[in-house]
Amino acid sequence: MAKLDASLLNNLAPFDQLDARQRQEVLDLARVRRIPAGKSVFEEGMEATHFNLLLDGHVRVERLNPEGEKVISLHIPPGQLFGIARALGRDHFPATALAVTECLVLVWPTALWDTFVERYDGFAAEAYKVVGNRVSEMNNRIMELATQHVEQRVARAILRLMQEHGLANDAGTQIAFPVTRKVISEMTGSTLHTVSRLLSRWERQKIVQSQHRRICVLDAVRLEQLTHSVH
Amino acid sequence: MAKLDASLLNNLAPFDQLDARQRQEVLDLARVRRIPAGKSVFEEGMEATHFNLLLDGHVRVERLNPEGEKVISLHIPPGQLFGIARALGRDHFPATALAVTECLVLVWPTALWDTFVERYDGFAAEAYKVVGNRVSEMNNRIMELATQHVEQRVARAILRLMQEHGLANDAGTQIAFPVTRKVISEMTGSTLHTVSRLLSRWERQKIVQSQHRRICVLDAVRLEQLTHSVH
DNA sequence: CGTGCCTTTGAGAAATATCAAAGCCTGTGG
DNA sequence: CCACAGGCTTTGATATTTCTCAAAGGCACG
Repeated sequence: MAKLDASLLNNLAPFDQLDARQRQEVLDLARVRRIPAGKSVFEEGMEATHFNLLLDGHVRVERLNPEGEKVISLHIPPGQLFGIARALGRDHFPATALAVTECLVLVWPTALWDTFVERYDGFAAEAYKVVGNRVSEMNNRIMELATQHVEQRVARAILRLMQEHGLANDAGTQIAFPVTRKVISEMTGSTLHTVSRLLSRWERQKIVQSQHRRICVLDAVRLEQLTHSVH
Repeated sequence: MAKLDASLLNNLAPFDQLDARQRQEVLDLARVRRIPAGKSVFEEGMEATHFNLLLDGHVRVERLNPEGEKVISLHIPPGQLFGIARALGRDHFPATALAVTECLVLVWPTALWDTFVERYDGFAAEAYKVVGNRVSEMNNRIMELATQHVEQRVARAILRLMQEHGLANDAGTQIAFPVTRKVISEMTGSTLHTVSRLLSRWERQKIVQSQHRRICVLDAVRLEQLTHSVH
């Protein structure tokens, strides 16, 4: 395998405070994996032998309930650490990570976690910030599921995808990877039929535009308004 | 204030691996707070100037959504660390902690967090285990809210209260603090009316017994069955 | 011993799922 | 280059769950 170039780690928060030598060190300890779209990076229940950083692509984190229904926890944008079970004192992955587009992932053995925390300034802080953010997102998710209607949850889910994974174009902001009605229903605890009806309505109202797995938000302000309940 | 006795820390996971001298050290740095039932230990949004350990009593963690609806995140049993925003790189509390019975709480300034992590073996591991467990519970919560019906969620909520806060008696297992229909509805994203109807039915079926804020589980096995969807 | 929660229950409304069916893209293999 | 299979989407009709509204009775604490 060709030696990786330290510039790969530029602008990545966990290694922000490292100098070039340290970055090379970190990279020399890493392995790069290319994951084709649709394949998993790791699966729920697997032993967490490695931790990961997403260099490129988009990863979907999902779990199955005992009845086999899928629930999508979150989507990870490029540049983030993920599968860091170790930061939570876990030795098995609590969820499955799926490459939703082709992905490039840096991978280190979990055994190096403590070394990284100790040796590299800012690494631990960034890792716990990621955990903190995820916890906070989960909390919000719980609040939404507990108190809001499907329409509001779907609007919020699409807004989040837009904010985290959006590509601005002339007409609006397009979500960077294919998203089906089914996926949105699994993100919101709903059904693909209800999501389809909502999107059809919003399309008529020129709030979003979508064709075959591509969703583009035309009017984020109105979508944001839809996330608030009217009562 | 009288000097605290080091035996207070016996059998508390975060300080399990400490010797008597270290325990005294830890206690000398602590303050004890007594919180009357119904008062808050800290409030959502407050700066996290301290972290806490619940010596005695039961704490309810809750948030308000923008519409002012309450959502109960979890209940904390005696012996656990809580309000450890620092472990997640947060400097403000993400939720309110309410004493649901009279509570005794050990309190340390957040500034000591790093010292504890560094100096006391097992403290960091225990702290991150607590975080890991909470994250895992939150994940389960999300799955339930997304895929299960109210009946199943309520059954699960009561089972959890029983497991974490139950006092076995001759007839069954009683939840150690008062719980109203409203509280259960706020734990499950439901309404007090629906919860009342469910509990009435279960009372007729001899699965639970309840009178005025006291709930006692008579048949945990049947309650467990109710958490599974029938399809 | 009354006032303020707490609980129960009914009736009707609303949100959302389920069932059903048809049409539509798109990538693939011949 | 075309046709087709398989997944994706739409929409209607109906069923179900759960909430909302309403009212009355009960318990406990001050």
